[in-house]
Amino acid sequence: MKHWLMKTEPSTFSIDDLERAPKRTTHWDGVRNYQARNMLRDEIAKGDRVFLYHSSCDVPGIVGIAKVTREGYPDHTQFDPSHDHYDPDSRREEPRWYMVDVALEKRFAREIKLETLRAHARRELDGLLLLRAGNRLSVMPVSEAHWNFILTLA
DNA sequence: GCCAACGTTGGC
DNA sequence: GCCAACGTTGGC
Repeated sequence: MKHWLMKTEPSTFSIDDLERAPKRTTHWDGVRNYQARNMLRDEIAKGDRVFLYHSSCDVPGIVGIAKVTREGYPDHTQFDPSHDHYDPDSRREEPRWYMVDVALEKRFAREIKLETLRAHARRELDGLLLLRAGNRLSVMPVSEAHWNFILTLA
């Protein structure tokens, strides 16, 4: 089983929204980056666990854990001209963008702030992609060692 | 294939 | 609102 981290802007879709969703499940649509797409399409497996991360907000950080309930399949919003994430160059026969389904598994009593993660950047969390300068990936792998250490911070 | 211009992300 | 980082686009 692999571990991942996915970012979301809480003003668009937050862990509260996921908690309120039917079966606490959602499709993780809107990823429009090829590197992240490849992970969604090819690498993320059913049963994998995912840290949910709130970005572009007052207190960025990891807010909970979700479980992958469906593996990569085409993101339908790419074909919808009325949607923000519409991609006029993507064809149905050869979809460009993919998504997975995730279900909320655990909500942390307190979020693990980015600030807290950074405090361990040169030690236990050395190499964590989230902490790399200029990191813009919205989906990224988390090593088992990093995952386990982050759990101790929760 | 190079690279400048441009757009987006995301912390601060 | 600023700005650094960096992916994408498009002219050549």
